[in-house]
Amino acid sequence: MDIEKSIAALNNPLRRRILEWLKDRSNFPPALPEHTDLEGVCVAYIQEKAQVSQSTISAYMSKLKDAGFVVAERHGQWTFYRRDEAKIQAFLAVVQNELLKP
Amino acid sequence: MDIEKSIAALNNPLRRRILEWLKDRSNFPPALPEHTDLEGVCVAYIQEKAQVSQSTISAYMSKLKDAGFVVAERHGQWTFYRRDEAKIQAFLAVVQNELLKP
DNA sequence: CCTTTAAATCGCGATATTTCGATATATGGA
DNA sequence: TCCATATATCGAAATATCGCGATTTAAAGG
Repeated sequence: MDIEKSIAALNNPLRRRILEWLKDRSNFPPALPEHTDLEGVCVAYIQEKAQVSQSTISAYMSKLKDAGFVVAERHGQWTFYRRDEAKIQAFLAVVQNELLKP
Repeated sequence: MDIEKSIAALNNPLRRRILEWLKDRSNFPPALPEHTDLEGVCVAYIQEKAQVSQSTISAYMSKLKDAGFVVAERHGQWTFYRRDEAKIQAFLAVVQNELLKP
């Protein structure tokens, strides 16, 4: 849990919105038939929704992954990203502990 | 509550540590006799502990203030900074709400 | 193989942040 | 009024981040 990386990853409105979108698969187009069993959302879908370049989305997802907020899983040509709820909670716990008195 | 400013303010280890230090007045030298009734810590004390230049500390405290995490109160030549616990809690609530599923 | 598609990486200019020293402002006291 | 002290603001150099297009890598299919 690198709090430095985590806060840096959150220090961007679009990255935070992506994390919110990933709460619910239905924020994205339905999965392809061959992917319906997989968790997570492929990069192309996230890009379409985020309306930024492919390289930007890739870098964003990479940053969210390095921060521990999402998990990447490759299946063939596709990379599926999904939230890591445990890590997100762990991060919040640390921040709370650091910020709140005492 | 500008979450953008708040996260940016936290995106710096020293600023976060200053927030922690301010949890407890005893992290700093005792107040001058004429200030014992005042809450908060003057900039010079924070600077001494943080070991950065006076201009850096001033800018840091300003950023923490703009983020709403601290309150500044001027008394004569001195500015006393103290945590704004309510604002800090409000920020945490917003972040939790944004990050946590659902 | 060759092509197509998905995603990651590279290189870059633009912009923002960091941190400083120097300077300005405000206050209190001799 | 003049000087010392406390803090804020300015200007600049170093570094980091942003977001793009171009290129590379990886996999699938013909």
